[in-house]
Amino acid sequence: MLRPTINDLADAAGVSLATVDRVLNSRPGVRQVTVDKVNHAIENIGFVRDPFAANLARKRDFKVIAFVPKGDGQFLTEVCAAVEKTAKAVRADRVDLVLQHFEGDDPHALAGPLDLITAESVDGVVIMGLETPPLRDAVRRLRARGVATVAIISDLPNSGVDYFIGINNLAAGRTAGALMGKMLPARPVKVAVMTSSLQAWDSLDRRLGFDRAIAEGFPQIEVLATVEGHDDPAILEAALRRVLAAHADVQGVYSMGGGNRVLLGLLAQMGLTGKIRIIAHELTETTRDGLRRDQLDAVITQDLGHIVRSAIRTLRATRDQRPISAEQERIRIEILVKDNLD
Amino acid sequence: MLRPTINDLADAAGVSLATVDRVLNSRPGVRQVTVDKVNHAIENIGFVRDPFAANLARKRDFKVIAFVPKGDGQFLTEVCAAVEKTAKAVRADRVDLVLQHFEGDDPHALAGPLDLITAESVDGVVIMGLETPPLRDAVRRLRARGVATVAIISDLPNSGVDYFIGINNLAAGRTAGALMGKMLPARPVKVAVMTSSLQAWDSLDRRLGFDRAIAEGFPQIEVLATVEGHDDPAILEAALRRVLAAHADVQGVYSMGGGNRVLLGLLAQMGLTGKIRIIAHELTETTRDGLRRDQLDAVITQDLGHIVRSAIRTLRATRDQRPISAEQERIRIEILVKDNLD
DNA sequence: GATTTTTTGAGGTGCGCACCTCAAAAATGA
DNA sequence: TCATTTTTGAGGTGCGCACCTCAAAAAATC
Repeated sequence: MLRPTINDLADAAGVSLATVDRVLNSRPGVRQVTVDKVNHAIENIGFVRDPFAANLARKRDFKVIAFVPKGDGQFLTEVCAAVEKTAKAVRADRVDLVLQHFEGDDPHALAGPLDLITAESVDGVVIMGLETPPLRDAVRRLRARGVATVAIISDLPNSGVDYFIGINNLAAGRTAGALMGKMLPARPVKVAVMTSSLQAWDSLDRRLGFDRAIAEGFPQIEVLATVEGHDDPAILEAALRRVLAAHADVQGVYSMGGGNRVLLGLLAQMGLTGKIRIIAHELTETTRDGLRRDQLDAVITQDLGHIVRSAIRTLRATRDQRPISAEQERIRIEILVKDNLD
Repeated sequence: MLRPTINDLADAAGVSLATVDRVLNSRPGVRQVTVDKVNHAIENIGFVRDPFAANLARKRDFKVIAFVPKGDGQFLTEVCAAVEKTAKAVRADRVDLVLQHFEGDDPHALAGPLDLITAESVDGVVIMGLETPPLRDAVRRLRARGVATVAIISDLPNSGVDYFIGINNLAAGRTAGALMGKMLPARPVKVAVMTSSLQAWDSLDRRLGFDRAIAEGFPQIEVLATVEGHDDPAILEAALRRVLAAHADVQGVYSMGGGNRVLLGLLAQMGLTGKIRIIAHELTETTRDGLRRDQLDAVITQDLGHIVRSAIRTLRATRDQRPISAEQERIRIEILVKDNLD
């Protein structure tokens, strides 16, 4: 018997096929004793249900909604592209993945759509969002209704999501710090740190990790206060100019969030390209170009395609009550330089 | 009609179900005109066959044999572990993956087993091996018999394998070179390069890429001749000692192949740990420990689990005549430092 | 013990497809 | 033209499972 079927399971458990079905699909009206009998038999004969056949018989596509905030940042664009690309690819696997936008600034904007989702119409939800009390409560209600939910990119730790798929941003910051330290000369120099907004996408964690790595491994380096752009290129540029003017020996810049176009433009304008070590986050058009043109030393990134695929696999495994291959679903903190770009 | 089935396809093409089946599974006895009719209908209604249902109906597991050379190197051990781990994981997906060893030194050792493989018994073959004329011919015969074949880790460019799954070692060498250059001070220093054997696993490509990156970006760095260990720890250690003694200003070591344990041991013994930048290849017990203990600055590696899974997906897609998602199957050149290790 | 309620069994259908058989139709050759 | 070969159609079965119905058995209640 190469692979036991539900028939073998019924025999082994000494019950009928109907009862096996009731237990496997947690339908009501089965005594606990019988449930246990079946579960023991599952262990004994090593039964694993064939998810292919199960989904075929269910004759229902696996429906997933991915919520991504609106916005014109390059990173968000990349995320949407990854979702849409994945949506096409997984259609053949009976997965119906749809992308839905929401107003990222409004803490309530996501709660509304989430409350409309029922377990009957949707199998799983993917959320990229920052945790706010309204969102947290909406996610809790969603999960209470039996809809599997995963957070991507940024965790929603108090919302009770089933899983978080993304990188540890503290470790990402540490990684950037370690790289920066190794690339700078072994004498007292300064490093500037910038982001489009400190609230954005775990810049705080990244900063913390960066500082720790520098403090532990490269105490001679002084890390300056974070320059914030508040999503305004002009403000960011002015602030950067101020910092560079105030500190003559800035030898490195750590860009934790957006604003890379502004940064690279400014440095080029000041004739500093190639003279200052730059580490940025996320692979976008700008950072990719920056690496290619040697304007950027390294980019810390995460594989968005992998994240979306992983989210879907995880949701599916959750619904089918199957184990998750932690190995495969681990999102790596990738370091990109010019030469391992593609 | 959410998802056209073969019935819809038969209607659309104006042929019977049996004919659709003949075309889809490329059975003989169908006129070209009819084949075209069906193919056009496939385009028109956007038919995609359900691989789940197909495999269910075939009621045959997808059988794959992975050939990995014998040897006690840590890297080979990691490869085998990845294969075996994946084998367990994909069993639920009706994939029967078996690992088979062969004598890596004997160019004929792999040809024999390969010649025994028929398309009836095996769906796909994964080969990790160095191309030799006997192997090349055996792979060609294998493919002529209709068995899908992919090379992993190291390409078999003249063997006509369906795909190569692994990294570009020239680019990997370049990556190491760029990193090394960025980490070394901007003054004339020397870098030693070592490997267990230059024939092994594309050390030549790595060396070439490393040299180019250094020459292009860091001309002040002198890269010394490759130290070869010939798979003998004693020889390697002696050679390393000689190089370090002959050149006082060696500030970096690039380890392209095995022998990392010897290297790290020697440097520790000479009190050089932390004073010399070290870049090694492949994540093994030794390199992982080396990173953790700050004995190693960076490790260039490839995700072996991803490679094996990718190989299986690729073989499957080949057999089912489905397109391959280049994005997902691309193996990245990963840069690991202490902080993005796990 | 009789009645109600809960639990279990037997059986069937269909998901989308592969694979098989046999007969009918069409194309080909003489 | 007829015989032969090639091509096509009609129909069935089963893969492993979900889901449904109805009746029978067992347990719980009175």
